[in-house]
Amino acid sequence: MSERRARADAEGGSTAAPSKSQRAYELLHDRIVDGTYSPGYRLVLDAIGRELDMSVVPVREAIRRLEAEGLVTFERNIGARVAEIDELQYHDTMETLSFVEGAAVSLAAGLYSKRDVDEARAINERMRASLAAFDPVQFTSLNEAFHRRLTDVSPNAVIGDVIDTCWKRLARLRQSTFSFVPNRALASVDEHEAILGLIEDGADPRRIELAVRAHRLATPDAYLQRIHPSDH
Amino acid sequence: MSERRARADAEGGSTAAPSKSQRAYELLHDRIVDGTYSPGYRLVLDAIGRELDMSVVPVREAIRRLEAEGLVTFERNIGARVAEIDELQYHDTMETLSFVEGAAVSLAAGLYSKRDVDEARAINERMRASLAAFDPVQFTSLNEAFHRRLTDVSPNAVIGDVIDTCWKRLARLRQSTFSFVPNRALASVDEHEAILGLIEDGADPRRIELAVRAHRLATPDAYLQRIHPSDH
DNA sequence: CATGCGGGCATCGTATACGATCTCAGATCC
DNA sequence: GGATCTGAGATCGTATACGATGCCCGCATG
Repeated sequence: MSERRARADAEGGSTAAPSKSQRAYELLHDRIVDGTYSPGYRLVLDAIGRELDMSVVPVREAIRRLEAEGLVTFERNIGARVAEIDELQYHDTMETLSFVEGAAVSLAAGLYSKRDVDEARAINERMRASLAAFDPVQFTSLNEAFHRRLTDVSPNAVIGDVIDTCWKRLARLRQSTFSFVPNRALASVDEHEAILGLIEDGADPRRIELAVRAHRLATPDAYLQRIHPSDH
Repeated sequence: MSERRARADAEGGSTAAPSKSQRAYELLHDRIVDGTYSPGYRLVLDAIGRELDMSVVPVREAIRRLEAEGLVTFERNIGARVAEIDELQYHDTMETLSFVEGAAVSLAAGLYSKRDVDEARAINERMRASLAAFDPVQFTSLNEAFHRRLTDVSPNAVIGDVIDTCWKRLARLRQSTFSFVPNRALASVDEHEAILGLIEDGADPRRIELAVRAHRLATPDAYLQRIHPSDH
């Protein structure tokens, strides 16, 4: 839990030097999430320790933490590698996200300020633009920003952590998903707008929840087409 | 993630000796969950290492893992203690559980066998009995068993992990919650039966989801009365 | 040529050691 | 008397060292 908090602490301490294991964690985390290390990549303790100019002990801790988050797999006497994400895991994660995002947004339903909605809408318009410019990378990144903008308003920190975890796992995969389905992307933008409309109208939270959930569930196809290019 | 799997692996390896860090993890985990170590308890690395006849290194790893699960808080240069659980965290966890249990059961809706329902019902009847015998400890334990029996049928492993995590956090608290509200407990048993009825009737998954969610959300009061005995 | 068997090498798992940091009690100063 | 300083003890953080384990490759054998 508390990834956001943990990182905030580490940086918030300003003057206090972050521990080495924290540095190792952040480096590895970022490289996994941004795709520098792809799924299956072998994480050798010694090598990482040498690169970061530290011994294996803090590196091990960092890797154990990443393991707990599901970003790496670790086998006794064998070693660690970046976790693979198969179709089933991908699907389960997406499905989970559909439920918990729906939950978060429905909990936040009465709490959105005009500013929240305006900012989300601005992001969505930038998505539309990046779609027109056929910039899938930016589109994908804005998409996450849009969703986070909505779910971050939820006051439930535990749900927030679950959402974080899901995004992290998907990020690794999204990395290799530059090609996407324009039609679906366009539909996403419209669905986003519809969701914002529901929020502005003060619609029933449950209805908003279902809209968010349905939107999320409609998305996987775009990715799965990429994962199994032969299947179309 | 994959707590259940991790533990299963460790034990499934039968002949292979589990690593020391694994042993440390299991011991600490169990003691935290079963309440031997209550919230706030200070976990001193050296002491634990001596008790388990190992050095601090594997103990540190175990504690970091527990930290990632939210069972332990860890401050640099200060040390680790069993995580406190305040009213807000408790509420957020309960609320999250209400959503994800609803999700799991609705996903499992079409998959329950007669045996699944029968076993769940048997557990529920034992709950009724333990209520009559005024045995809150057993009641609480059966309650978790009942809920798990329903959610375990869900095919989504990610949601399963989220549910696991929630239960673990609540377990620490439940420990100190021997007194409960009999009326609410009785209502729980009836709600359980109603949920089983919906499942048997092949009701709309969404309706089942809402029933599960509402049932879960009704429960906190019983605990909160205990946490703030002065508030009634 | 296929297959089974060492043996060396890479890597992991953990113990030990020691400097760094925090806590807390007691002394000192206003 | 209360506040601040200081030093000792406790505990943490990490480096280093070394035994344990698994993997891979070459060699012998059928």
